[in-house]
Amino acid sequence: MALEKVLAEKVADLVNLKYGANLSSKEIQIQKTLASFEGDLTVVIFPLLKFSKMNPIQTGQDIGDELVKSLEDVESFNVVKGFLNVVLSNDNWGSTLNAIASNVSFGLLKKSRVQNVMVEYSSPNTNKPLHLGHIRNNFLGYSVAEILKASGHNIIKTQIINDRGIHICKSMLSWQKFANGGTPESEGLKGDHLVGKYYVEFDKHYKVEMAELMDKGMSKEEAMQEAPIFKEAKAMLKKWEQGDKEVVQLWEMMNGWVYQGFESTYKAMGVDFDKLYYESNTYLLGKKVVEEGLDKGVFYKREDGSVWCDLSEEGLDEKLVLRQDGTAVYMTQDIGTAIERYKDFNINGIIYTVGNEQEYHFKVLFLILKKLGYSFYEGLYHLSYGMVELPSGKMKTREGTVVDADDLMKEMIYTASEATKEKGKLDGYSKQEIEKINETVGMAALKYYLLKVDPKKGILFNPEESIDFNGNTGPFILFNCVRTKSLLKKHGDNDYDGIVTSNVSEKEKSIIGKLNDYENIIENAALNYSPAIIANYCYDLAKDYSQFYASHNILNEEDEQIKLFRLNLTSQVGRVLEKALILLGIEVPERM
RNA sequence: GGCUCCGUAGUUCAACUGAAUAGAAUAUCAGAUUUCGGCUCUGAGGGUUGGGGGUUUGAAUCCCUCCGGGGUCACCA
Repeated sequence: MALEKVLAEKVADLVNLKYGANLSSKEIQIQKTLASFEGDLTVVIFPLLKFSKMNPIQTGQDIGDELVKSLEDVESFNVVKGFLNVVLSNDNWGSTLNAIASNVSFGLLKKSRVQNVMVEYSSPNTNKPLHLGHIRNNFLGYSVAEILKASGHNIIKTQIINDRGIHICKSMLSWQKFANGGTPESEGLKGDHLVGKYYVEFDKHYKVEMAELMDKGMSKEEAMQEAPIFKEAKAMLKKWEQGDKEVVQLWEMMNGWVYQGFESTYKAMGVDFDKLYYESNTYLLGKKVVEEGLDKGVFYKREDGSVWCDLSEEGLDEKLVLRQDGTAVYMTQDIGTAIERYKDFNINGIIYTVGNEQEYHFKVLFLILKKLGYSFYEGLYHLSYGMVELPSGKMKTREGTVVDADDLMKEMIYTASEATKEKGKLDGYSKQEIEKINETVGMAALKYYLLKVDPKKGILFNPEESIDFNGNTGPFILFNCVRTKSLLKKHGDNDYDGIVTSNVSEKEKSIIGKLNDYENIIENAALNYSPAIIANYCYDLAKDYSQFYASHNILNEEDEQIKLFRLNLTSQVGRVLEKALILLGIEVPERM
C-alpha cells in the first residue's frame, strides 16, 4: 500500500534525525503483521539498534510514539521483541480499497525504461505430436510473456520450429515405405499423430535391423550406423539439403499435416505466437556465420573437416559447430536463429523457454555468440524449467509412456463435465455454452496444476490430483471468481464509488491488504519469470475471500453502508482475480 | 568422474529473497450435519527444513563438508 511507503519513509526520517543515521526508506523493513499478533503492519527494529544504541523494546517504543504523533493513519502500536506492530485506522482500509477501485489501469505497471523482449516457447519437432512436456513449456512461456507485458514490457512471442534434420527424414522415409499413401483423411488421424505414428514405425524397423546385424557379430554402435533403414534416412537428409525436388515435396506435404495438427492443439491450449521461425530457414545463416567465425579464428577446423569451438579457457569443453560432411547441427542453427531475430526486431533480449536438460547447450550458445562479437548476448536468458515426470517414472517415446497433449486435455475437459453435471448449475445453458464452460474449467485445472509449481522444480504429474477440483486447485479459484460475478449481478447497481465504513473485520483487512499487494506480486513474478508466484497469490486471495464469504453477510447485510462496502470488496476481488488468472492463461466464465 | 540444479508434515506444494510459534492443500483421526458410508462444516495430530559444522542479534534461506536424487558433459535435437 502507499502507506507502507509512507511508513518506511517516516521511520527512516526518524532514525536519521533522532539517532544520526543515514538510511533510505528502502533500508527499512516493513512487513505484514502475523495473524497471531495485534496490528496491521510491522516495522522490524533489529537493524536499527546499532543506531539507537538502545534495546529493541525501547527503540520500538521510541519510534512508535513518534509514528502515532506524526501519522494520521497510525492509530496505535505495540512492541513485541524486536517488532513494532502498527495498528492502522479504520478509514485507511476503505480509502485503500477505493484507490484500487478507481485506478483504471490497476495491475498494469508502467516502466520508466520499456524493454522489447522476445519470448520463445514451444519449439516442437515436426516428427511427432506434442506431449505433456510441451504442455508445461507452452503454459509457462505463454504465462511469462503475459506477466512481462503486465509489468510494462513489450513482448514478441515466438517459437522455433524444428522442421529439418535426420529425425524428420526418419518419419518421411517410414511413411514412404509403410503408409501406402495414407493421409490424415484416409486414416482418420490428426496430421501430427499420423506423422508420429510413422516415426515410431521407423524405430521398430530400425531396431529389428540392428538386432539382425548384432546377431551377425556387429557391435551396437556399428549396427546403429550400418542398419540399411538408417542409411536410407541419412541419404534422404542429404538429398533434402541438396534441394531434391521429390524429397522436398514430401517434406512439405508431411510438415503441412503436422502444422494443421499443431494448430488445433495450440488452440486448445489457448496459446499464440506473433512470429514463427523455421530451422529450415535459419540453419543456412548459421553455416555462413560459422564460416566467418573460422576466418576470425573463433572456430577451428580439424583434419577431418569438422569445425569446433574451443571453450576450455571458459571452463567448458570443445564444441562441434559443423559436421565433417558440412551439415549443420543444433548449435549451428541456434546461432543463426539468434542473429536473425536481432535483425528482424529491435529487441533488448530473448528469453528461451527450454527444459533444464539443455542448460549446457545454452551456456555454450551464449558464449559462442559473445566470442563472435555479438554484444546482444548479454540480453539472452535461458528460462530453464524442470522435467515433468509420471509416478511410473520418466516419459519415453519409445516405450510408449508419453502422455499425449491432445489426449490429456480431452480427459481434463471430460472430468470437468462430469463434475458440473453433478453440481447442475448450468441449467438453461445451450449445449455449446456448456461445452465451452467445461473446456474452460478443465483447462483451468490443468494450467493451474502445472503453473503453481516453481518453474525451476521438476513436476511429478499425478493424474488423479491434477483433476482434483477442491483445495489448492484452479477450479476452486475459478469458482470463487465466478461467485463474485454472480453476487454483483444479483445486486444489479454497481456504483460503489467512495464507500467507506468504520467497521472493518480482520478478514476484510486481510483481503484489502492482499489486493493492494497485487502490483508488487506482478513485479516479483516478472523479476523471477515465475507464474507460480501469481498462482499462489490467486489461491491465497481466493481462500481469503471464501472464508470471508462464509463468515459475513453480503447481500443480506442490513446496514446499507457495510453492504456496499462488502460489495465493493467483492467487486475488486473478482476484478483482481480475473486479471491474475488471465496472466496464467486461465479464462473466467460467467457461470460454472 | 567434472560441471550444475535440488532435498521442507505420510504425499503434493508455500514461506514476500535473512526475521516472530516454518504455512496451505491432500491423506489420516475425532466430532457435527446428513438414513447419502462418497457431499458440507469444525477441530486435532503430524517437522531436529537430508546429516554435521560455520557466519549472524536472528538461518529453510548465505559459506564449508558429508549423504541422497535429477540433469548434462554426442559428428542427437
